[in-house]
Amino acid sequence: MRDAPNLELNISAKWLKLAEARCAETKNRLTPARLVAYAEILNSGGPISAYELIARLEQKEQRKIAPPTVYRHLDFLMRVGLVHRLESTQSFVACEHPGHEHASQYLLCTECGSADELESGELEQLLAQAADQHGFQPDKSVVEITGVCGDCAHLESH
Amino acid sequence: MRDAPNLELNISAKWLKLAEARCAETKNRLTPARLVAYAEILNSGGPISAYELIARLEQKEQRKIAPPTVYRHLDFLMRVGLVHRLESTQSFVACEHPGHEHASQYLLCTECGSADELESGELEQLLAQAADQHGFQPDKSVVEITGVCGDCAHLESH
DNA sequence: AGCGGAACGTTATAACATAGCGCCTATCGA
DNA sequence: TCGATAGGCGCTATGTTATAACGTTCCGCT
Repeated sequence: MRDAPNLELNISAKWLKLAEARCAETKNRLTPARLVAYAEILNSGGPISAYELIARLEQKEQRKIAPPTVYRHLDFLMRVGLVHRLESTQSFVACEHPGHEHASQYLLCTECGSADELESGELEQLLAQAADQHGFQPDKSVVEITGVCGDCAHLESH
Repeated sequence: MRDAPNLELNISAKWLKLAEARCAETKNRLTPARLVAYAEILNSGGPISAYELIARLEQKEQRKIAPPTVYRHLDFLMRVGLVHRLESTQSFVACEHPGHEHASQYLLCTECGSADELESGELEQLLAQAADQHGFQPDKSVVEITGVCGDCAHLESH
């Protein structure tokens, strides 16, 4: 990876430091390709499908990128907790609250496609409790509420 | 649909009556094809992928069935509340508690593939509340906890 | 320098899902 | 009873999402 063009790596210091911290914590290498993928997800400004991400990266880097490459980067970013997968829409979104493990909790608007991340400890606790009551050992929890966000509801009613 | 072979329609009276009731309530027609699909999902004994379902139906009816046909049946069964889609695993499962609208809440075991449906009003309420606090109008909620079920955890520890 | 494991690239293919069209049939009002 | 019509169904084709499998390169370590 003897590339020059980190020139255009458009990522704020805040997220960059967070990414570095998460990778250090989890003993994972933050390679240029992984960082570029993460930056692109951040810059997409919302959920993005794997193939959209491929298209953007190809555009940016002016070369072909095969699906497995990007899926590996996505798997990595999810592993270290920088990205969540939205199961309801088969898409990926940058975690807004990295730095600690937590269930994925989202409000997904069907109108504008926005994904608002919740951070309810109460909800998380209730999930853990429910699992425990059934003798279930939870690994990963997903909460996705699909509907219409406040902004869109407002627009619709003129 | 001038078919004879309802002969082998393997569905218990309980579920059949439920299906009829749900369709009547929602003014939808419970056609033979839809009922056969529902029966097959019930008989599969757990979550089943759309293409597995196609294979089973083809086997059963000894004819080709194209994906759109089965997806339409699945959409119908979800619409009337007899089947849920498991987003985390892209599969479909018969609802264990039909008869009333409710969020889809599941414990998904990665070992045995079982899908245990929860029925927590508390959880449902918390979801509604969270949405409301954000001015969000929920349409459909999904809760999926992935992990290892009690039985499998037991087996693993000998 | 040489080893071993992680990361990466590539080809091919699997798995999941829908668009769009035409036909058939149950249902309902005239 | 007849005709209109809307829903259900089958089919072809294609779009979308994801992974298998293999070889090469990079990097840290001894």
